[in-house]
Amino acid sequence: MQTVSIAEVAQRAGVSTATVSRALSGRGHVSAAAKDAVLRAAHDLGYVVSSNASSLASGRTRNVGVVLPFLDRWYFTSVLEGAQQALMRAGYDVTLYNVSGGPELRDRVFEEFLLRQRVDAVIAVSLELTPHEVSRLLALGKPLVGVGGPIPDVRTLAIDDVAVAHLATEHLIGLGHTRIGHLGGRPEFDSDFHLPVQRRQGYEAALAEAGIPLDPDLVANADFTVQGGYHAAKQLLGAHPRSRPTAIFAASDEMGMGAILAARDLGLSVPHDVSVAGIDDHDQADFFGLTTVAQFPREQGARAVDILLEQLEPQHDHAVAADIPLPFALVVRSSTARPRD
Amino acid sequence: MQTVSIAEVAQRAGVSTATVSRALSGRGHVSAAAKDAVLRAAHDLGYVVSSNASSLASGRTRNVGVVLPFLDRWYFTSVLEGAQQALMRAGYDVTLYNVSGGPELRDRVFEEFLLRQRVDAVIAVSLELTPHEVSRLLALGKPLVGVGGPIPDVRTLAIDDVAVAHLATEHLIGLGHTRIGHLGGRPEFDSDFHLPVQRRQGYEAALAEAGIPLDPDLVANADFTVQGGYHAAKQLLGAHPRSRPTAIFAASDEMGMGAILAARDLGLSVPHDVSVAGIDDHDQADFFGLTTVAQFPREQGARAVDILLEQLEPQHDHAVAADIPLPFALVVRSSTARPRD
DNA sequence: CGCCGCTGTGCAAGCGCTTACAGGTATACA
DNA sequence: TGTATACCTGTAAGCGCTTGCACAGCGGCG
Repeated sequence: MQTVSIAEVAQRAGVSTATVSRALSGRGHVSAAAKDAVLRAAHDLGYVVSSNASSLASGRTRNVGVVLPFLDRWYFTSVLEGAQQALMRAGYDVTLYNVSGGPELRDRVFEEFLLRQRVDAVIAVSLELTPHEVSRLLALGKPLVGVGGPIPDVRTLAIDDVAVAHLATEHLIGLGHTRIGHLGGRPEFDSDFHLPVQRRQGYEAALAEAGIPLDPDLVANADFTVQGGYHAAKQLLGAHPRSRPTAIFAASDEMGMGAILAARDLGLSVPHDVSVAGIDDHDQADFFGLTTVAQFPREQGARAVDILLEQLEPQHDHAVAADIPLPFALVVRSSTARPRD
Repeated sequence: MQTVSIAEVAQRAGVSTATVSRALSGRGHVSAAAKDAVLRAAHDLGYVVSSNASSLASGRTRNVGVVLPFLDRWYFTSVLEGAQQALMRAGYDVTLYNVSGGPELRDRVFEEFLLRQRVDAVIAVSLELTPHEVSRLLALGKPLVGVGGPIPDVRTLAIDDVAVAHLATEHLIGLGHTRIGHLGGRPEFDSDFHLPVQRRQGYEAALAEAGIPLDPDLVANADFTVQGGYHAAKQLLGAHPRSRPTAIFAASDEMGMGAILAARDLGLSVPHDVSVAGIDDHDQADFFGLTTVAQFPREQGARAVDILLEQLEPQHDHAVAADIPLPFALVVRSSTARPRD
């Protein structure tokens, strides 16, 4: 495809390249007639602006970088998908920086790739960044928003993990459970270390409010995977029926599914012998009948994009109320019920 | 970050911008002394080349587009991850085009985004492309490689699905099974319609070779998900013990997992009452003890990159033997055993 | 009626790099 | 010693766009 340049469009439309540029980008004044002619000429010739030339001249790339720690976890890909679609709608490309390839690749992302002036903005998903990395990003002088984990000095979108955990635990308490186990995240495991702690805080707070004493034996930590949840849940559920939890609140749906599988393998019935609740509303939660507190990662990605676009395109009328907390919602399915009395 | 230009580096190193460019890019001759000076100056100033200016001047973007149909399926994200890491190592960015956002977004990908001259090459993962889309891609005049599904007129990397299915089925036959069910893909469901058909062909061929007559009642189709596999497997396993399959070959691990769960829910023991084998070696296959034929999507992604780089950087010594078939391997776990006699 | 402000347009100067070309110096070889 | 053959370097012409500036035309307003 021999590329069509703006000059050819200009010639065909009988105007200057400046007018073509203005007509196509929508900035500056162009008469309706000229605009029509330009649009027609561009369409006829199959003209598509060269993003490099445009970026070089304008300083805008119409591209945003998304940095994430994993590509094989539901939450991350969901955020990515939400962000990607929103960006695409706005005419932006997304460049993916997956940081799971080991430390030397991670360094290159921050020291080299992000600095090539290829992006207008950066979305960082659930990354625990070093101060140096944060300073690198801020030094870019580009809009930056975090999703799913607090980044110091950076505007971040995250659900209220304490409240979410509180809600899930409260649901179990409301059903009449008093021996409620918790499958938490191992702090050292996840890339965002606040999340496991906060979810545990919500759990503990709900118990405290209900006057239920905290029993450390009912808490086990895992790595947020089905497998990890399975093994940890077996520990909890293997105890003597008298001390065994009648309900388990898992800090993620994947661990909740693990708990359901563990209960089955032990011959325990869910929810009659043990109720299970999770957090996320994972794709497969419905299949497992897992009661959960839904968060909406696709929407979180889209929201992050709104915030960025607001900064990148001020005229754009984004009705982004800055500080509306992110939504979450209890979704009750068949994995929770009153305890057997 | 007020951006450092090549001129500043040139000045600090006491050479011309041309020499800086040559020293940094490695094309053309530069004395060791000059190169050192340039490298030091660039490092001191924190200089990173502006990819836009570089691309505009050279026509090379150091960026490749990856187009995929889903972001929430293990196979796709694995290919993506493999490709991304390989590209990054070679200094390339990856721009993500996820085509799941509906037809109008899909059109824009092919009519607009990919034409902006932002990519040097395109990797298309398991996409069934319309002839028009293919022609659009070819018209780019850029290297193009497909992964995971045959694209007419395009070099494609895909395992031999017939052979893979044959191998899995043969394994079950070898254990002594004769009533072997198949969980196939619904042709209209998956984006690449050859795959379900080919896997079924491999299954049928293996049966035929063993002299086992094909029983249409032992075949059910689903959508490649755990859930779909679960429901389809229940149909197969709900039959009278005399006619029920003693083994199930699922065309994907996710459906295989569904089959295992279905068996359990029916009170059937895996592998004693029913063996299950899948294809993929999904992350969770090990947890489920699922016997499977592994394919290696990360490696497939990396291989696709090798092929592209070979074309983009001819001097690069890629030892890519063009037509080595993609590897696959039987991984036997605890979900398969001899049938109960 | 004169002035102002707004719209619409073109000119041309870059944006920050790469690279053809030309020239200059060293080495090899006759 | 002369000449061919490297190697090294700088000059400068773009790459294809955007946008500040200048200017022309036009209606509104005091």
